[in-house]
Amino acid sequence: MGRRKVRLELITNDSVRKTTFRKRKGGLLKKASELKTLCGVDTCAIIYTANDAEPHVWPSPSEAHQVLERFQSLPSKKQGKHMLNHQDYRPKDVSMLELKLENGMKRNRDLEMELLLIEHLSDGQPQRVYGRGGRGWCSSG
Amino acid sequence: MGRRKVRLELITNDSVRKTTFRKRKGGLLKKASELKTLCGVDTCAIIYTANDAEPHVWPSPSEAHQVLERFQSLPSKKQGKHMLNHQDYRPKDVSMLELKLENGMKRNRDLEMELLLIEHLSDGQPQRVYGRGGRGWCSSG
DNA sequence: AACTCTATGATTAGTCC
DNA sequence: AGGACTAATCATAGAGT
Repeated sequence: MGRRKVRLELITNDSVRKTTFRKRKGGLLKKASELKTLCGVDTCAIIYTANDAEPHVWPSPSEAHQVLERFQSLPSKKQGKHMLNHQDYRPKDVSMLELKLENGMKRNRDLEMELLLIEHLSDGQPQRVYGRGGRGWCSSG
Repeated sequence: MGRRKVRLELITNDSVRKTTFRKRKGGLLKKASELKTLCGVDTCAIIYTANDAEPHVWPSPSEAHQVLERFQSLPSKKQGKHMLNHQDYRPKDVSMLELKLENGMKRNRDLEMELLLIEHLSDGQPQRVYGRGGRGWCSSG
């Protein structure tokens, strides 16, 4: 997409690969941003890199929080109703893009995420969402 | 980016918005695919839409599984060592892109994901990963 | 609604700093 | 290493089917 046609294969040179990674990471975020604006979907992205101790949170940690808290503020019954009732669907309902990019270290933090992912891939049914042990919302304290 | 310059605002027309969503979703996947290939990061994407009952899993459910199972196959101690030992870092270590796009319904499935997300945003420290109650790897049965 | 086509704006590879 | 620049490739808005 630049001065030369893309060769779709692993970039072996370390610095080049890292530069490409940084550039394209930014491009992906921009695309996500545009999708959010154009299509009216609530979007947040979290990007882990080997370079930074803190994850990059986009658009911002507080905005990401807002997206999440919106779920919390809904009573469970209403949430349950929504997931069964297609009639309730409206174009501007909450949508969410979550982008997680992990490069190298810090993967341990994502193990739980991946555990859940396995379950998503396995059944794909909207069951067992609130069950599975009382983790609760504030178990992190 | 097409025949006319992008107006960065919500597309009010329903069919246009939906078309744009579909097109750009594809674009995002392609970008993710290229990032995977060029930068050697293991990548998977899961996309929920209001149209399809099943999520679109990319590159494929089985490949996504492989990425996840790689974590499972590592002994916990080694995982723990990796997360503390920067010396162990290598460019080709497992990296993962997870892209979740939810449009409209089916959000209940992502509540747990978001629970975790909150914790990620709150502390960002690689602590408490295996603790926090014995959920275990196979609690989904 | 979901394809193709393609003009045109957006992204980015290589380069310089 | 990370920004700025710019040539060149890529993505996609709009139109047509």
